[in-house]
Formats: sequence, structure tokens, C-alpha cells
Amino acid sequence: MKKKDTLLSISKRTGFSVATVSRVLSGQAVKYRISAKTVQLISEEAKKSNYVPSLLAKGLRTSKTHTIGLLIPSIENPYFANIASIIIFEAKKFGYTIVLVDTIESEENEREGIASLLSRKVDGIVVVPCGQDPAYLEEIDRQDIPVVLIDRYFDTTSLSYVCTNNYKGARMAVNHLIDSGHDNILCIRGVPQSMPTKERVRGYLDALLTHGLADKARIVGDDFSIQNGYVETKLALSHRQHPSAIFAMSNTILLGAVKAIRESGLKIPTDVSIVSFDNNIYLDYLDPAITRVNQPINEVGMLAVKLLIQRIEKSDKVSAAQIQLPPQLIVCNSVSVK
Amino acid sequence: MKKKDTLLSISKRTGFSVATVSRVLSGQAVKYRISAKTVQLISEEAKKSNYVPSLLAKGLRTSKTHTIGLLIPSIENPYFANIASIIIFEAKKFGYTIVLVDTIESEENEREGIASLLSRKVDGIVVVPCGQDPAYLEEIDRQDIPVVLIDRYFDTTSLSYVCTNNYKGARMAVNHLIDSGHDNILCIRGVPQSMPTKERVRGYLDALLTHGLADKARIVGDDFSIQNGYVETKLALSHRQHPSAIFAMSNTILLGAVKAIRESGLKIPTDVSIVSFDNNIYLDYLDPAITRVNQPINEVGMLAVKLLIQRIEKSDKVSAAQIQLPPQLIVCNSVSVK
DNA sequence: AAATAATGCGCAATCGATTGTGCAAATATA
DNA sequence: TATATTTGCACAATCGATTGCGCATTATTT
Repeated sequence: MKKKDTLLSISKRTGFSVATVSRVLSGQAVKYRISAKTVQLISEEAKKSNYVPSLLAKGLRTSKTHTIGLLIPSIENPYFANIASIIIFEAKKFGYTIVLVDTIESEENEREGIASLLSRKVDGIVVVPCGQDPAYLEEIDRQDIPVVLIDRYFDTTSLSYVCTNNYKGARMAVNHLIDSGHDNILCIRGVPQSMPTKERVRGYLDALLTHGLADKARIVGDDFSIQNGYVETKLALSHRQHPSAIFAMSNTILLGAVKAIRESGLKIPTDVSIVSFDNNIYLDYLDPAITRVNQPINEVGMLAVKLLIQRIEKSDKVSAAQIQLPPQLIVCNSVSVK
Repeated sequence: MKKKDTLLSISKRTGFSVATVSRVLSGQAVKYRISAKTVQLISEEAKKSNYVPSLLAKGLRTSKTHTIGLLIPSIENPYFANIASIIIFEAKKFGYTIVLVDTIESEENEREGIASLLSRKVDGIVVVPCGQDPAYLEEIDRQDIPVVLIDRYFDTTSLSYVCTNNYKGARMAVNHLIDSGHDNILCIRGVPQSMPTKERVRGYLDALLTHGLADKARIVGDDFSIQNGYVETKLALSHRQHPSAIFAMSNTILLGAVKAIRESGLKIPTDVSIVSFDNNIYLDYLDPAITRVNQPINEVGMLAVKLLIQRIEKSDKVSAAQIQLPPQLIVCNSVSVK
């Protein structure tokens, strides 16, 4: 096994001091008036020996690691996987590498993960928070590790966040159903405490309200699982007068609902119309293709990284930005016109 | 902004030396005969001040970072996202954190990513290789950073790998079609150079061969995209005598094929049967649900992490392990019996 | 009580890179 | 030629944690 190269070994081999080697290899040659000849010699030796600087040592000295921590509730979920993909890509553009923590929707994992990231001295953190309490995140942000929330946020937080306007998205979805003549619309929601759920429910209710259908509101369900969609749909369809349309708050809920509808022998959209949230290529290949609200995850990811890096690189306090992006309705064939 | 705590600051506040504080906080108290009272005092102070050790300093000193580098060709791809998820989970069980690099199927990105990981002093690397040449990976492995390949491997490599037995998987799929009475089976493949593709093609051919259908072999396509599946299926269906069954080498290819089949007004499985590779929950919700070959990605991920950590933690050379796991056929309704 | 052993902890070097300061030697100026 | 500049580079401290070695105390043994 070859010895790993360090500044010291290069210094010995070239006869220059460690200081000089460092300045050459970190591009500070001009600033420190190192002669062209010396630069040449040292650079060659470094290239020849395949020198890779230790970011540990560098980070220790400079307290910058060019690393960003990313906490995601479930990387298996295609929605989050897409977001992660974009964030990794964007971060790389700016020279940052990602340490990824999968919190599995557990607040304890989130805290542990954050601790691990802090001890790794990440320069900043992007997080889809699981918990209800942003206090400790705000504390970290205040102590000079910038934190940006994505997808979910908190009612009263000073932290930066980027997310979809879930309220608008829900209104678009429900309006679409109402405009198509539906007035008996079941809403199957995800985890009730989470901000996206709350906002989508609010959108659902407001859409009904403005159309004078407030008394028709029916909200059921309690998490983002396939089972939840299945069970709630089963229940709903068991009543004599079942809903003519379903607003499913996620792809997973949608899948459960589709299964239940098919089992009961009903047809989408003839018997039951359905609108879902989140985009996914597979939705185009279901029969019928599912009308859904698309979240602009590309923009969410890009903005989050930009915000974070601004805060990291400008030491003068960049003020927190709280951004909600407009969603977009993708109309397919899962809604009938009555 | 509060000052960050270090051994030194705790040392000052408690009156003990940095050495003693270090030994207490790293659980070496007994070994170095630190008195219970001292342990108590130091631990309390550390807890109170919310001390988090710097893994940079620790890593620099001990040359262990408890970090594993993971290189994936595309985290957007649900198949890889699932693998990543498992690897993150397993690594965490052993106290390791993951630095994730998305290589976007580019060998250059892979090399860059590896360099970045090396300079971060990761303890080991798990990689789904993009390139054709394992030489530089082997070099790294030899220089004491263990490398484990997953999903793809190389013909003649000394590196450890864990992957699915793609040959077997393909045989299972094609045998299933043949057993159902099909003899005109089109194979739409992915990137031809990649090992999984080669092995699946070999399986396809051998299955035909052992049933005396060698002359019926038809292999088309050249990448793992939806477009590829679509185009090749369109072409195939345009002939008077179109294949009665399709063996699609991935979910993406499958989706393209499904689209083409639907557009031509044909029905699955009545007119065209189809079998795909890789599992995905959505496949159960297509109409009909798609019969496919499931890769044991849980086991792949777990084994990869175990192998890697064995190599990391036992300094005595653990010999390389090259493992192929059996796939499994999930029979649904996309194959007709003739 | 003297000798021996055990206990409790500190000193200081080290990992690899960065960077403010300073000192020769070379060059320019007077 | 003597002085003032500039050029080119080295010294050494520092980031935060680890660890071999050694030195006082205190406790035990004879």
C-alpha cells in the first residue's frame, strides 16, 4: 500500500516548505509571490503523486467543509428521491457534497441525524422536518449553521423555507372536480399534524365554501400510506350514497383508493372520479391516467440550495426567505364531467 | 452566537486536562483509571454545554471517519433510491453515515465523486459503477479504502460485489413466457455494454435455446429509457406478424412498451404478453398488473454494507466476496396462456 | 515504618493543512 | 556604492481530538 501523500511529503520531495506547497496547491501562489518556476515544480510533483488534500485537515483549520447535510423522511418515496436528486445536483454545481440522512419520519432520527451532521461540521443543512417543534433547528441556525426547510414548514418560524403552495394546489384540485359537476367530494388526508396536510385540507374546505358546498365537506384518513387510502375508500364506498369524487392527498393514498374502487367493481372516472397530489410518471400509465396536482420540485430544490449557499457564503446575515411556489394541475382522465 | 464547545473549553471549566476530558468523553475512563467522581463531573459539564465532538479532528487523528461513500447512477430511479435507502439504514445500524454521490451515469462524475470521497477520508465505498474499467477502483481498494460494487460488476475483477443473478432472472422470465405457450418473444434491452444487460440477454438466449427456439431470438433496443421501450415496441408492432410477447429489461422500458401497445389498440395480455424486470409497487396498479422479475435489493444492500464494514473493521485482509443473489418471479396478469 | 503496588491524572507530540509575520537575497533607486 | 524596494520563501502557531508515557499521591504489603 502506497503511503498517502500530504503536503509534507511533497514538501520533502521538492525541497520547498510545507507553507509554500500549500499556497501553490490552493491557488494562492500569486497572492504570496511564489515564482512561476516553483509553482511549476510543485504542481508537477503533486500531479505525479496523485495528491488529494485532506478535507479533514482543511476543514479543521478553515472551518469550512463544503458539505451540506440533507435530511429526508424517506428516500424510498419517489417524491423525496426526486428532491434529493435535484439538491445533490445543484449542490455539486456550487462545489458542495451531500451527506444524506434518512429520518424515516422519526423525530428522534432527525435529532440524531442533525447531531451527526453538526459533528461533521457541515456548512449548512437542508431538511424536510418530521417533528412539530422547530425550536432546536432555529437554535442551530442562530449558531451559524444555516438551516433551510423544504416541503414542510412551521407556522411561526424564522427559518428559511421553500415549499409548494399546498393550499392553492388543493383548491385547484377541488375546483376542478366542482367545475366538472361534482359536489360530493371525499377528502382523504395524510398525517393531520403536518403542514402540507393542514394546508391542503384548508384548500379543500375553502373550495367547497366558495361554491356553497361547505356542508358537503368530508375529511377522513390519517396518514400517507396505501393502506389508509384503501381503507378509507372501502369505507366510503360501502355507504349507499358514496362520494362521486375523491381528493387523494398523495400518490400512496391514491393507489390504495384505486385498489378499493376496482375491487368494488366501480369504474374510474364513470362511477368515481379522483384527483391526486404529487407527480409521478406512473400515474400516466394507470388506467385511466390520473389527474393530479404537480409540485414544482425542481424549483423547490434549486431555490433551497441557492438560499442555503447564499447564507453560507455571505457572512453578513442574509435575511431568511420564506417561499411558496405555485403548483400546477395536470389534467388526465380520472375525472368525469357530470 | 455561542462559542462552540471543545475539549479545551470543557477542560478549562472543569479544571481537568484535555487528555482526561477526552478519555472520559470517549468512554475510555476505565481503561485509563479515571475516578468515578471525575467522570461524573466531566460528563455533566459536557451534557450541560451540549458538547459535540468534532469528527474532523477525530478523523484527522485516528484516520477513521465512520463515513461511507455511496455512488449511485441516478437516485431518481426508484430502483436505486430503494437500494440507497437500505444502505443508509444498514450503515446507520453500524454507526456509519453516508455521503451520497449521484453520478448521473457518467464515468467522469464517478471519478470526480470518488476523488471527493477520498479527500473526505471515507472509510469505504459502495458503488454502482458506470464505467467499463474497474482498474482505478481496484487501485483504491488496494490502497486501503475498501470498495464494494453493487448491482453491476466486472468480468474479471478482484473487487467484492453483490448483485442479482441477472442471467437466472432473465431465464425465469422467458421460461415463464415459453411455458405459457409463447414462442415469438421480443427482448428489449438496456445499455448493451452493462453487465446486467449482457447477463439478461444471455439468459434470454439460453432460455430460447433450451426450448429449441434459438432461431426466434430477437433482441432490440439500446438503453433503459421509456423512449427506447416505446420506439422499439412501435417498430415491432408495425410488422404484420408482431411478437406475441415482450421481455422488457426494466420498468422504464416496460412503460414505453405499454404506451405503444395501448396506442395500437392492442390489449395486454390478450394480444401481447409482457414481462418486466425490477419491482415497483405501481406495477400492481397498472391494468393489468405486470408480471416481473424481482431483484432482492434488500439483501443486496444489507450484504454490501456488511461486506464493506467487515473489510473496514478487520485490518487483517478479509478476502473479497463476490455474491450473486437469486431473483424471484412475481406472477401477475400480463401474460396470456396460449 | 519502609518498600511496593495501585490509583489518578497531566505533558506533549501528532494528524494535515492554513496563514500572519519576518527575513534573506535580488533588484531598483539615488 | 549605499540605501530602499521588491521578490521569494520559511517559521511556527493553530484548528480539536487522541494517546504513549511518566510522575505524584494514596493504598497495600511485609
